Amino acid sequence: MTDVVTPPTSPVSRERSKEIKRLSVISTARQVRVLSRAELTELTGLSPATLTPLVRELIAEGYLIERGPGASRAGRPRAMLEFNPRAELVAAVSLEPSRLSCEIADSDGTVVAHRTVRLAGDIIDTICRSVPELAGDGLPALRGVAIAAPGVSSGGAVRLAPSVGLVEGRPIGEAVQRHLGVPVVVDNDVNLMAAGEHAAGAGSDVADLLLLHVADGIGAGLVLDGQVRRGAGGAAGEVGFLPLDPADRGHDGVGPFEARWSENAVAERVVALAPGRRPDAPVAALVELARADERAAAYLDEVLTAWSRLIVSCVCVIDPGRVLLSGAAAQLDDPAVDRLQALVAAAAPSTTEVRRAVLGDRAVLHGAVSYALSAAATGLPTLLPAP
Amino acid sequence: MTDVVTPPTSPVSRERSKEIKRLSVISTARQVRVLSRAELTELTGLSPATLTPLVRELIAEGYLIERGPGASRAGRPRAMLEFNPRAELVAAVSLEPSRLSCEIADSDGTVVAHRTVRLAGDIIDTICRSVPELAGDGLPALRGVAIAAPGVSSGGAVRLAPSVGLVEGRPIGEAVQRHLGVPVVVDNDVNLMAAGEHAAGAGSDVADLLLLHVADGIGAGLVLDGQVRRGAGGAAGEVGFLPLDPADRGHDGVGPFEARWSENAVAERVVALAPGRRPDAPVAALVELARADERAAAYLDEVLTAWSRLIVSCVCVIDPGRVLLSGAAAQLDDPAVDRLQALVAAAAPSTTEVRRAVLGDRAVLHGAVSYALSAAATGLPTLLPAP
DNA sequence: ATAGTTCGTTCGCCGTAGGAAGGAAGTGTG
DNA sequence: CACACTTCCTTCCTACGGCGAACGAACTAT
Repeated sequence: MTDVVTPPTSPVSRERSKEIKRLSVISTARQVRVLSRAELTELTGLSPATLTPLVRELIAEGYLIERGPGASRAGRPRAMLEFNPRAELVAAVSLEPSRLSCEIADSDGTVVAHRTVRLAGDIIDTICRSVPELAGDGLPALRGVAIAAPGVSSGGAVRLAPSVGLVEGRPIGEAVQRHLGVPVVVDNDVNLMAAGEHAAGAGSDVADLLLLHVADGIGAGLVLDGQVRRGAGGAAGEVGFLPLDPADRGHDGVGPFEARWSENAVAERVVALAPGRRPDAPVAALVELARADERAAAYLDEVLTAWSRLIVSCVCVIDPGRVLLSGAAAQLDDPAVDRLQALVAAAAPSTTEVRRAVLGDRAVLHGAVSYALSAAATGLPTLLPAP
Repeated sequence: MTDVVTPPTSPVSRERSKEIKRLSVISTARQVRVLSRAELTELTGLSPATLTPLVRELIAEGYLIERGPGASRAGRPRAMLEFNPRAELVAAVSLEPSRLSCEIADSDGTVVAHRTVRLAGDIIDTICRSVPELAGDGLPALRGVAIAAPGVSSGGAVRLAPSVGLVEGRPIGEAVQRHLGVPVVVDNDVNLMAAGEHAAGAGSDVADLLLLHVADGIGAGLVLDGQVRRGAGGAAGEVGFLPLDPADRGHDGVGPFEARWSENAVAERVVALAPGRRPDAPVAALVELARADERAAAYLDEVLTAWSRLIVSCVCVIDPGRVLLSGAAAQLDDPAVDRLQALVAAAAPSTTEVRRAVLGDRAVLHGAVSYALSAAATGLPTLLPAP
């Protein structure tokens, strides 16, 4: 079965159970933000007697801040506790072909510090220097590092290596983890976006979603049962390779589908329809054009139809229930999204909501926060989405 | 997501931690089969002092049987304990349109008793009567019931309702659970097969797999990270609906893909190629024909190509790493499987193994065992797939 | 004021995890 | 054959933590 062949430490040792309690309280407080001890007893199931010393400890460590008394209808008012997001910092590192952007955020996803560095010299060194510098005196509060590597559209972890040097997840992650002493997660940007939208965006109310990211290539990030799923070889979501048309042919690590329906491909057609410079937002431009130009409208419908078939394919396989449009696909206006939704509904075997993602550029950051926090909270009964 | 909004009991209460220890020992013993207390301390991390009374308890309950002393190079020989598979029985109920088959198995998947009943009267009553009768004096050892409902090929849980009466997961599962007092799981047969192959078949060495079941329709069962995934609406694996050819059209709850490439569709063509009675195993018949008949060989290749595009689609979305062929697809001979493997390798973005499933009819049973045992292990009341 | 209500803390019992020591049952060695 | 030596299992003991119960605190309602 699974590889839990050797659990070297007792499942119910003293330290372990203490840690479980701590994490249970912290994660509850993180969700509810401001609450009293009485609410904690309800939410965690721990007895008041157990909570008193634990809360005291957490206050001392800065996780919780004691606020004044709350309102009371009758009886002693509750002494309110506020979760301190600054008690947990997270670093999000984005690798790009020639540079590296690094952000320190608190557990709200609020950016505390950020910096962009040109890549020179060793990536690992650069990361291990930048993160502590940026974190400054907040370094002890650093709970995790998430490293986003590009390349969803270019065929998974394997093929992205050349673009940024050696980025085979494990080495870079392990090296940084050893240096900084906190959990490090390496993943591709689309997976992080999916995690971000799930944690704090258009998917915070569901346990399953698929984020469709259209850019130079087309990739998808998959959240099932509250977790990002990467598949056996980390190539889950490589939907640009879907063989939806026997005539389509991919080339050089570009999938057959994305060769025709990526942002690049659309941009070329848009330039043909409206000669001029390649627009920054080709899909937005196409939507605009389609209002007046009949040929543009027809092509827009082609694009929507193609994308809908892509979405339907994903729905047939994993039934995510909700699909988020990201990247160029998020440039669609409401009528276009509605049209897409209708096309999907007509062909999918189960009801599926199609929406735009809402976090935009901040999705990766929120995903990194979510990764790092859950990496820090290994082994606790994680209560995932907020209501 | 789930309704675990209010964990009413403490995460580390006394009973809970005791239960965790028990389960930890039991599941270790189930895997290793015969071991000593010393091995248990290593594997579970529990101290010898903790284990002594616990093991005594488990022996008294019949979970473990004390065997003679084992070999020893030096020192006191280990007193060997053998896991007793009969201590945990599981009922697997298969619903079919007009009948109901019921099997009692031990945790090895060895069938202890079985029976087939014609469906007359209330399904729930029938189940609640049959299971205890079959279990006999083993009833106290019953740890769970898994109910397999047909209908993967007919569009998920919703559409299978008419064929067997009311089978909307929840009612039937809850009712039986209330009557028998053990966890009950209801799922469709393909998901159970996937779980079975994962637990005891061609997928026991991997954490992710996709089982492709070709029958009247085409459906897939999905195991990701060791768990069967059903998707938000329980429609994951409805791959018969994949829009792989714009020209294909489904009808009446039959997907466009399966309308052309299911066992039925193949059977029709086989009859056309070799007039006569519809063969029991049309794919096997086609493979046989293809050895001599060129048109048959060409058609077989068409079928393999179509199936390979189906598999590639699934691989692009979830990258299972291993694909198991079940039902009619398992009738392929080695060269055909190799051909399929090659077609997949040529188009898939990640390496994928294509194999035949090995459990055949027993897959559902093993899946049921696996479900029921893990339902009992989590201590959760039930994990029901969404209706 | 007084009663009533709700919160938080302290106290103390009890159960249990795990260290330490000791008995049990073998193998090797003089 | 006695004696050390090794390994395994058990028993004893202690310290610690969970949680029930009693208590004090802080406020509202009458």
